[in-house]
Amino acid sequence: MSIRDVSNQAGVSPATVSRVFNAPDTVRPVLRERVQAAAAALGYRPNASARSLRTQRTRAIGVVLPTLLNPVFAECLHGIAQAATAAGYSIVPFTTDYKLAHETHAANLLLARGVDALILCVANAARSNVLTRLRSEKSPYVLVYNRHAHHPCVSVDGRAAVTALVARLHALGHRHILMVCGDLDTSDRAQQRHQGYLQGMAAASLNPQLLEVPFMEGATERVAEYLAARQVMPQGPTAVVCSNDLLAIRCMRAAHLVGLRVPDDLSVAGFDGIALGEELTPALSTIVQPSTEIGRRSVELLVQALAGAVPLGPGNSLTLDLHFRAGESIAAARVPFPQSTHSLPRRTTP
Amino acid sequence: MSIRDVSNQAGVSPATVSRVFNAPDTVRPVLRERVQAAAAALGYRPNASARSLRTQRTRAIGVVLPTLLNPVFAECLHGIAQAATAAGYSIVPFTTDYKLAHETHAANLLLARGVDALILCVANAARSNVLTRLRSEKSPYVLVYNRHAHHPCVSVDGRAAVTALVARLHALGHRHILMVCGDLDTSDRAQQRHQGYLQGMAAASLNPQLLEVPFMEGATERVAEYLAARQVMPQGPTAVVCSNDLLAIRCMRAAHLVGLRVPDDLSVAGFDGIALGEELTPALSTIVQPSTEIGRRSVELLVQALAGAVPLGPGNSLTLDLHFRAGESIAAARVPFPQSTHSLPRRTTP
DNA sequence: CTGTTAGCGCTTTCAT
DNA sequence: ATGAAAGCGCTAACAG
Repeated sequence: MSIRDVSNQAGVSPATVSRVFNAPDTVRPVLRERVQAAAAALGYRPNASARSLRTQRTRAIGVVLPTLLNPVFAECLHGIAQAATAAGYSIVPFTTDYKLAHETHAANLLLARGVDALILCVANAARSNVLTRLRSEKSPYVLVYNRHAHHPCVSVDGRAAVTALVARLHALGHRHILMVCGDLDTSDRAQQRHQGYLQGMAAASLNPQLLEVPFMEGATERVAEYLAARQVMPQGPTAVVCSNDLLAIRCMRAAHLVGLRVPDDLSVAGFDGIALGEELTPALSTIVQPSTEIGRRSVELLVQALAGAVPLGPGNSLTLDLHFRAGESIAAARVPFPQSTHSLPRRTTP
Repeated sequence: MSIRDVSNQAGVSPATVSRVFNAPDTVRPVLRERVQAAAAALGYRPNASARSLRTQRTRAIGVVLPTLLNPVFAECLHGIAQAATAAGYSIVPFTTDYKLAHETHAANLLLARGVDALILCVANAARSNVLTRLRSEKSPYVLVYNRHAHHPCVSVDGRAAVTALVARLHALGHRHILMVCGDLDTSDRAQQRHQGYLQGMAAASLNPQLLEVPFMEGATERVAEYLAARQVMPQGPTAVVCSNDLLAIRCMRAAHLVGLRVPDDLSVAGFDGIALGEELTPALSTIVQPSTEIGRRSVELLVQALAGAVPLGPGNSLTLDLHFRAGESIAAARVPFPQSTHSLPRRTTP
């Protein structure tokens, strides 16, 4: 079932059939309809491989993300898928599980597949050999979430947002603010958020404190231990800033496990704004990044570049807006040494 | 940069280069190494489109799922991605957003792309015209989650599991058990779970009650209204069975909004076993289906069939095991007219 | 506006 | 074990 069969059936040349599919207006209506009828009758569908071989374009975009088990990336992929479909592209996703080796491997497979462009989120944009390879091979690519001056990125200013968050907590009376991060080595985003935290703490003249935990498992236990050990001490944290929402949810769980109420005894803030955060009780207070839009915009950048054949550069980077979602997991700090326990009303940040 | 360049560089014929990549053992070691060196030096990578055109195989699997915003499907896609990568396949996912038209569209695009096989979750396996098309085109495909005698499926027996769940709630003293479902029209799984619920209620001689809500948005408000209206009535539900975990989480939220405590005042059970359920407080009690494995097994089925060129049939369907995860969102029913409010200890089902 | 022709890069008989 | 040659299905000059 090839273009030949259709051209025979319609009594035209293969070229005409091709035109009907690729530039219908260049074909006389009579013939066009004859061809369309023939194609429909035969159930003809152009062969994508042949077309790609000929045109050197696959209309496919490769996607490399750490994992789909974190809703942030699932939401991003959702945006990517939407925009790609709208633009007539399909996507080929690969997942790295935060392993550097997988990053390289995935990119290789994708290039071998001949995708037209790549969207990726790497562990560390500064040290990624994948990116240098892509650049040297002149494959169009754009980073999502990662933020780096030398690469085209669609990202947010997480650093500044966390600094502002710390200020907000400080204003609520918190003096012992802990930061809980996943493995900093595998996420330059977490590093940047941590930088923001440090800056915020410095600005408030507070002592920073970092708890780095295994991100995907064991986090809850680690945090619970930490909190249990410190909850009796005066310098025990009254608030915790998490490098992402999944971690924040685990911190809330950990607090519960050691008998701390959120937000009465401990305020918990997240980062990401995953949809589920709003459904929780208490609803998660978090910095919301527009994951779906990040995905969508990255596709649009690529599609534009592909259309114009203009290579993408760092100059095309986009910084999208972030906002704080109040939720119910943050409250004013209790007075240091309360007369009666649970004296303050539990209320959400205004 | 083609096979020709490599063959020239290595001083052999293109055929030999091809053999080095596809059947290395049929080439004399000396030549093989010469070719490999040349390929490496030139950074040669075989062109997938050309290869596919020639072999009529793309080593790509199309995937059609309702959405990635429900972690169930994200987990499933995770399993699919893993298994596909392991088997040397890439995947091309499309999302339908529970729209029937998108199902057809996605399948069309995928077939046009020339994927070797399809994995899909459709709204209703019984009435899907997509499936009949696939069958008539002899494209290998397998359904995930859907369960139907005429198609190859990787699924679980949700019906039986929900029946058992109702029995469990009944044993805990619950007499007013509500079922909350998303739109039944767009999910034959929800329908089957509802069937299981009806059967369980009948077996316990209880009155079934169904609340069908918009799945993706507004669910919480709908449920809250419902609960608020009935919480004063003696036949108000003391337990609610949800057709999926996302809905269960929203029911917990709704309960909280109308002043009901979970599980003290209201037991809530889910279905799916999304990872996040365990992190909540109270931890979600739910029927766990092995989503990742569902994805993995569906790929394995396909890859096997592709390797042996044996067409897949309904006979290859797999029913995977389900289990109940206790969590903390279910408790024994309070006595109908308690002397003092909150009299029973809040404890989890054993 | 339409047809003829060449060739994208690869695999695979078929000879040798 | 290796090479020569044909062709997968399509598009894009080019000619008419």
